[in-house]
Amino acid sequence: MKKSTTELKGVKEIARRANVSIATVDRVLHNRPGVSKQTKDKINEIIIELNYQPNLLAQRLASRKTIRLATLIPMGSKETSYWEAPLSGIEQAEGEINQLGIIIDKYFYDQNSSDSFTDQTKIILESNPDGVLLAPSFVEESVKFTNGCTELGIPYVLFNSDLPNNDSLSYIGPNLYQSGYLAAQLISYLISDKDKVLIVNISKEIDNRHHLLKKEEGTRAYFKDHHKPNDILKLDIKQTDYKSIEETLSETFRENDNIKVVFVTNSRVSWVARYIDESKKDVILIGFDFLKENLEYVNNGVIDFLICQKPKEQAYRGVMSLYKHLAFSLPVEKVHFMPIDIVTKVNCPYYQN
Amino acid sequence: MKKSTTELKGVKEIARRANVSIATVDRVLHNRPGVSKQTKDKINEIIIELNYQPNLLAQRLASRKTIRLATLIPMGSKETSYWEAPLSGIEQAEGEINQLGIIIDKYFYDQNSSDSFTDQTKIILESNPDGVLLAPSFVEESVKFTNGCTELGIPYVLFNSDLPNNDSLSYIGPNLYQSGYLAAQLISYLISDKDKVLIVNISKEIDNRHHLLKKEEGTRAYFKDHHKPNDILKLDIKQTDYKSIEETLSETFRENDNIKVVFVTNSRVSWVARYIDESKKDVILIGFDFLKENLEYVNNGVIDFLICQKPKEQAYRGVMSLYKHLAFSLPVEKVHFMPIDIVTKVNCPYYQN
DNA sequence: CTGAAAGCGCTTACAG
DNA sequence: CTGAAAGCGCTTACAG
Repeated sequence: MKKSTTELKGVKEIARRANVSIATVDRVLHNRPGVSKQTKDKINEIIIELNYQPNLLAQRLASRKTIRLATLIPMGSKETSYWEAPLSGIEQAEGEINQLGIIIDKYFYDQNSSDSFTDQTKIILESNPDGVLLAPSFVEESVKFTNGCTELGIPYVLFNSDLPNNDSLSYIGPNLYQSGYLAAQLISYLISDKDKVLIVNISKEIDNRHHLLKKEEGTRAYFKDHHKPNDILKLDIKQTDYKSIEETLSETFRENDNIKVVFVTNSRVSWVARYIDESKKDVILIGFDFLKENLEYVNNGVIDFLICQKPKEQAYRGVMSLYKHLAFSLPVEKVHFMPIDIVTKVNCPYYQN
Repeated sequence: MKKSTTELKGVKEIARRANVSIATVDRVLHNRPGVSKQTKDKINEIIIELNYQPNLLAQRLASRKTIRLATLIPMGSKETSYWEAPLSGIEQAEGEINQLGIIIDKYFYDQNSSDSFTDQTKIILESNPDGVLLAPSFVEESVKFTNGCTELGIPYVLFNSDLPNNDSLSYIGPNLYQSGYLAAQLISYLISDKDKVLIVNISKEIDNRHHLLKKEEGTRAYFKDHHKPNDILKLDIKQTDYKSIEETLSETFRENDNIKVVFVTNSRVSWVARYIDESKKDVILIGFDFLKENLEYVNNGVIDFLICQKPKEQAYRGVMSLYKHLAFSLPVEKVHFMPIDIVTKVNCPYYQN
């Protein structure tokens, strides 16, 4: 079969069939005003008939737009090296997409200062980025920020911890409740009915704590669901220097016997480990996060289990989903719970953070 | 400071500075012949000075080339639904990159027929794709195939199981030895010294078995490393119908008492579960893979632990690393071991395959 | 409401 | 050995 005209592709072919210019096709394609209903309908018909799919490469190239993303995470601190991992995840994603017209501006806040957080959010909103990746810490301030994003029509992705009823493009991170539940399951394998469990929440900022409480909730739920009779004690430590931690723990151990398991609800477990190591207590210790300081204690057997959730990958995925959304309008899953990994002395060398 | 000429970008700016045409710049950029040493040197100097980074979007668009990938995995079978997951991973990747000039041709082989495997590999080599994703089953035939790829200069990625000394672009999948080791650790929590452990390898094709043997090795290593005195029995089942499996197991249980743990080294664990369920044996059962048929037995408590390694994600990552390598010359990690996930009745609802 | 033309930053024949 | 020109499939002023 002979073709009367050489076959054109894309907008040109649509234009030819509709007897209009490609500019008009472009207008219809992007729902821009200034096209009569009649031609619009005709063009739309052809678009459907041809099952037209735009060439994203050409689209990005011609539009001359670079996509600007902003990321906001805690800055590294002497208290924990945790945030190095997400940062390296962001940088990895950056390396993969910076040749594709994506720019990433990285902002950092002090986890102990809600003011520093608010300051950064203001700077970000003023810079009007195309998308935001946020590791929220201060609930109220974070909500204010994400509301600001929504008003400006800036899509944002949350990772590491979630925020109450928000309209984020996606949440990527642990199911906090579930990780507490899992910790409880581990614990239940290892204790008998009369042993006591001590839950330790360590955090200076009250606001960081809803995070920790979710885990605690999960833990308690497991014991309840499985009718475990064990006593569950709980400690809220707001002074995060070692001295305070030591004192609080000493007191607790003095006043309670039969504490068989200590479950620290965040990555600060290494400080409790130090106490347990120095005081030579015989307890099972469970905590969170694959940090250098924690791994030492895993290796010498003071920490028995570390619950981890690939912080680097979380951030990497966060950037990539913004990229996919903004550059290609690809659908993004609303929630991506990271797997809950259990690291022990045995599988520790093989864990990839 | 005033610029005498308006600032140009990319090849144009290089051409201007070198006083040549952009065609010549292009030749140097791609190391094509037909440029005098002198101009070549000058241009290279400028490239370095400008730290020129090509616009990948424009590159792909102008080259008019589509990248063709071929994937080769087992076809779905009535024996196991396992391979649906990798396929859906491939399809997900396809959805994300098919607008970017990537085409994926999917090939399938019958896991019980090395001939079907060889046939498909021939077809693939003849089609001369730009990259190959392979889930190898038959070692010898697979090696022949990957050698063919290497000869033709086709990069290939292996996933699900590795091949001995190969030059693949990347391997993505479990550390088989390590997952056997982990299973042993689980087991050791749950048994006492006099209990026996039964390892069951189920596979029709001998060649599939090096896969299973690696896991067995890991398991034995753990018991050795930790000086466990337990008896470890082993069963190689080559007839994969239920009748044969039932008979073999019955016999083994008749001849041995104190079998406390049964460890099935692949996803066929549901058949053993059926036997254990029907015969009402009181043993701990451990196996592999998040399959519908296995999950039933996890939920009714017959299977205690399932070791999983995200088969969908493996395949997705495999395609994406080929894409990144071919489209953007991005570096690809030579080995990506998937995390070894432990699924129990408790965390099962939260596991994402 | 519509179209002609230039341009995004490259690659690819083709001509000399 | 080198360059002028067309083109990849879009978007974007600008003119009418």
